[in-house]
Amino acid sequence: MSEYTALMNTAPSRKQLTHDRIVTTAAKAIRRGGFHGVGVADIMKEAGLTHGGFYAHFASRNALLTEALERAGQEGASRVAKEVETRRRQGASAFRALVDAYLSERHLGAPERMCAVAALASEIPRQSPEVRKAAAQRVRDLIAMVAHSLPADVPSAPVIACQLVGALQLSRALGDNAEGRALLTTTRNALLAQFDRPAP
Amino acid sequence: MSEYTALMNTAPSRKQLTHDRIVTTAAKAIRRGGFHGVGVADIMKEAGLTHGGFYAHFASRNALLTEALERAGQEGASRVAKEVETRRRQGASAFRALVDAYLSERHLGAPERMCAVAALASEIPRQSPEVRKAAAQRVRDLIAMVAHSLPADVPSAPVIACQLVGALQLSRALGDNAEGRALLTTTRNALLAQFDRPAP
DNA sequence: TGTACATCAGTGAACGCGCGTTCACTGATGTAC
DNA sequence: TGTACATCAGTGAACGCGCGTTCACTGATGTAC
Repeated sequence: MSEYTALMNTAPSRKQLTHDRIVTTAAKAIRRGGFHGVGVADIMKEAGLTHGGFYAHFASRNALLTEALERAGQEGASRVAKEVETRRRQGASAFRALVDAYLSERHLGAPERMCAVAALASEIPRQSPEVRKAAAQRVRDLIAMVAHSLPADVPSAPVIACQLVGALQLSRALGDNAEGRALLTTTRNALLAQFDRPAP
Repeated sequence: MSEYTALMNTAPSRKQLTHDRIVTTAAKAIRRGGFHGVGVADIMKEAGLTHGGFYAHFASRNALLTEALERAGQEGASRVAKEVETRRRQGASAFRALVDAYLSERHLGAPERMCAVAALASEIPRQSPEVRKAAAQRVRDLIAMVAHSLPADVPSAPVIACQLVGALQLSRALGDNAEGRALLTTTRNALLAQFDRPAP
């Protein structure tokens, strides 16, 4: 690290980079396997390390889960935002872009890259207070994102947020098959038919 | 057991009664603690037994989870149906009765007595094929129950079912506190304002 | 510039504990005669 | 009706394994002089 970057605090240390890599790995893993599907040794191995070094980075497994959930929330939100942006550039309304991006078949089959709330919702009440606090913030962020896309004459953002999360979860519960995809499509079309207004 | 009841097959054996008690206990436990929150020894103890006898009743822990989910689904559904019935007798429309019963504060804080789908949704994709199969059936049953309560001019039952499940999950994710209850109330009122029609 | 020392990130063996599963045994209930 | 035996539900100790956590150590990087 050069003297300049050290002074300016711009270059993360080797340890910070490793820490970051562990968190990123865990952020994917919790969305794929749930909070219980994430083991310390697994995560370290997947991050290219041995499990012994874990406690130089985190006070406990729970501390990792908390950081991982925060990261998963940010990462999922920015991924959805990116897909919304693509659809907006193709001329979709803000609302249609959001609904199409969130309730896409891609989202259905790739929980580890998408919305953390949808991937973990029913496990949240059983987590530690720290994790629950981070989760509550992700829920607020999700509602805020929905609010940002709503036309004026559409019901409140919380209602649509519940609709989006519920549709994804029930579809996934049915499975990544014809039946699950049908539910996803049905709910997406119903939402758009009800609330999407052509731009004036 | 008398010869008569034995022939008529009306009285369950002592073993069947015990089996039933274990399943009932587990059906509550999975909704309270999730699939991972349920241990063989815990369940047996809660059912008043020792863990050694477990494998005389079930081939594996997974077999118990499957039976428990089926039971939890039936039990939750009948509990909701009962609360719907109470509200109907007080003059509520079928739709209002369903929404009020499902999105009640009581339901928010008592997952172990209520809808299994809402309590477990995001864990379902990570379970064994047998459990997932049982879960898919519970989702279909939930949608059917909603369909049964819908007035003619309301959007499709799957959409409302997603809404109900999503609202409960996000509320629980926020916590059994003012914020969670506020989300529950908001979504309940929005649904009723949009879709409840006074009886003709 | 080179040498000696200190710091630090990561390694890998070991620990303790919980949990799913097995099994020999017990005490109660049912059956044959 | 009573006795001997068989069946069966449930007991409790033991097992093997995985997982979170600890710790003494190593090899690389940085620092003092």
